[in-house]
Amino acid sequence: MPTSWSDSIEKAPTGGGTGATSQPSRTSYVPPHLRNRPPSADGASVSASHSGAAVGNSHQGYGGPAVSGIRSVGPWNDQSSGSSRPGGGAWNNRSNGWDRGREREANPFQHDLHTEQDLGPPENAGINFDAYEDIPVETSGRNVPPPVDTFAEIDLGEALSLNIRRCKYVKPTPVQRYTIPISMAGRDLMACAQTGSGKTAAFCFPIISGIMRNGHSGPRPPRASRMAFPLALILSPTRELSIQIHEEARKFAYQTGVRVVVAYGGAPINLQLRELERGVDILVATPGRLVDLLERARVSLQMIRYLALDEADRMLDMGFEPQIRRIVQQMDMPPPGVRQTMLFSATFPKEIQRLAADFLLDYVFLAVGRVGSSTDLIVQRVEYVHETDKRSHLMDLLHAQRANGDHRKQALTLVFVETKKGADSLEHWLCINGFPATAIHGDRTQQEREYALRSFKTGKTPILVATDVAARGLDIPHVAHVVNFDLPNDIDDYVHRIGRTGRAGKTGLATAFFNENNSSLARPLADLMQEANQEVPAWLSRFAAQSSYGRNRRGGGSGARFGGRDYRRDTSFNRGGTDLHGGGQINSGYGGAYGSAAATSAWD
DNA sequence: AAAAAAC
Repeated sequence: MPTSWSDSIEKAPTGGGTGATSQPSRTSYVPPHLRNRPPSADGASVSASHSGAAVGNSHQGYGGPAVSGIRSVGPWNDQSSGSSRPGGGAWNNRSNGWDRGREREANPFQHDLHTEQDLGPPENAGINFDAYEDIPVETSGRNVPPPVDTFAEIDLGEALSLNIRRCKYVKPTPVQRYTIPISMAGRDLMACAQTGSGKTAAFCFPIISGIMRNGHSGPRPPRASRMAFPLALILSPTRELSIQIHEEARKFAYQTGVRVVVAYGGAPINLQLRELERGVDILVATPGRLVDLLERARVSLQMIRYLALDEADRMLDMGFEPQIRRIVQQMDMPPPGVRQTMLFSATFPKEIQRLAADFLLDYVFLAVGRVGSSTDLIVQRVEYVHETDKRSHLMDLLHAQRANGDHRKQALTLVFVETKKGADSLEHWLCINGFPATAIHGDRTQQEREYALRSFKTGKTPILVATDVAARGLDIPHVAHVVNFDLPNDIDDYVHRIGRTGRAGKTGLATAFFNENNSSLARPLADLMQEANQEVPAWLSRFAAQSSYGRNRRGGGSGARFGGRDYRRDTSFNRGGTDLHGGGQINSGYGGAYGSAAATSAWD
């Protein structure tokens, strides 16, 4: 049955749609909540939703567009036009009505089927849920909505639910179990969860569902201008990550009438402008290009009801923070409380949490243990390698790997280096030594970057040399081996890098080349490995002891836990006096595999 | 000190 999705997907639109009389062509932008109604019902729908959709909404005195329901659970059961079926009768007519854009909507699932064939049976598409069973989870904040155990418990809407099935998501991951109800309740959220844990879906489902339900609850944007008015904004720190989020979101939004557009630098802006002109509900973007679009007055943020920052700790670090503040606080975006804001990252230093609190109102803090570490899905090795021996040592690893692999094919190997120059020269050296390698870094053209990633994913060049541009968030299936040719200076970056393997419950190998240049990393690395039940070489422990000035020791031992800690719970950071965490609850099956400094780097 | 992000 998996193989038949593409068929069923292609046939689905016409499935029940006898009355799918095509709308007059060249209509202007149609808001999502009007797209899926049968033509006859349009009038009623319009008046229904403009009457406030009976959502006990307070307009909160905000001068911009009236936004209803954001802080309320109300609308879910309040569809005036729908039947009272608990499963969300209001959506039953979805496939009948507005079809103009949908006819052209490329099937986003098609692409996957092709690439999966290249890589063998899609047996891996399923997530190994056993690996998720005992993941510890902690929430804090006022009045935290309880988690769900199944997708069916939440009325996401038929079209979205169908897409979830097409994605073969049978059961929500921990981050999804908690995030979806929190987000559907309209609450702001700060979440610590590793990529690969189903984060993207966790914030996309509520956004898509919410847009389908409420559409524009405010006044329609001025039609004459060529300005786009997205309802949701998803920001990420690299272009490739934005591309990936866009691809994923498109699958979830397929045939929901919700339009997802991506904008990032290094690519022709005209194509992106054209896409924006065709209408945008969810805009996925990198900060630089978004600022450009805002300055050109081609995008307005005044209709934004959902804001999501992926890799939020990176987005708020020194390099990015001013740009993010500008976008979120100094343009026309509605303030916290009017928009809903969700921040995600695998690591959340306290300092970053304090910055991030400016963007949030009465938020829920969520920490999900790292998938994989408890089940040793990633085997971590550290080898002492002098700077001058690194290349030949890498070659030995690659040779051994090829000898052990199936059909003498090279397993996908991701090699991280420190500098862009280093990436270029290592790529070249590998190639002239008979290893099919490519490289990705910020000095390459966007075309080269995307080509390299694609060539790696498909196995055409099974070795990818990368800078930290590829360290975060990228979901590359089948990466068997991550080599830290040059170790990073920050243990968080190490955590992000090795997270490119061992994904979705599969096993992976991470090898690091360590020498004197990395002595500052010795202590946190040794701690991390120990807490992940990895074998720590004696020489590394000695390095750790020598270089331990207590400086890299984070969390002071007990406070760190598995996925971060709400800084509001720490009195030294909560001088303000307001009780931000009154109803805080610990909800944890904490098993002990996640000790203090582990990944924690950051949460204090 | 390097990397990323607009033209």
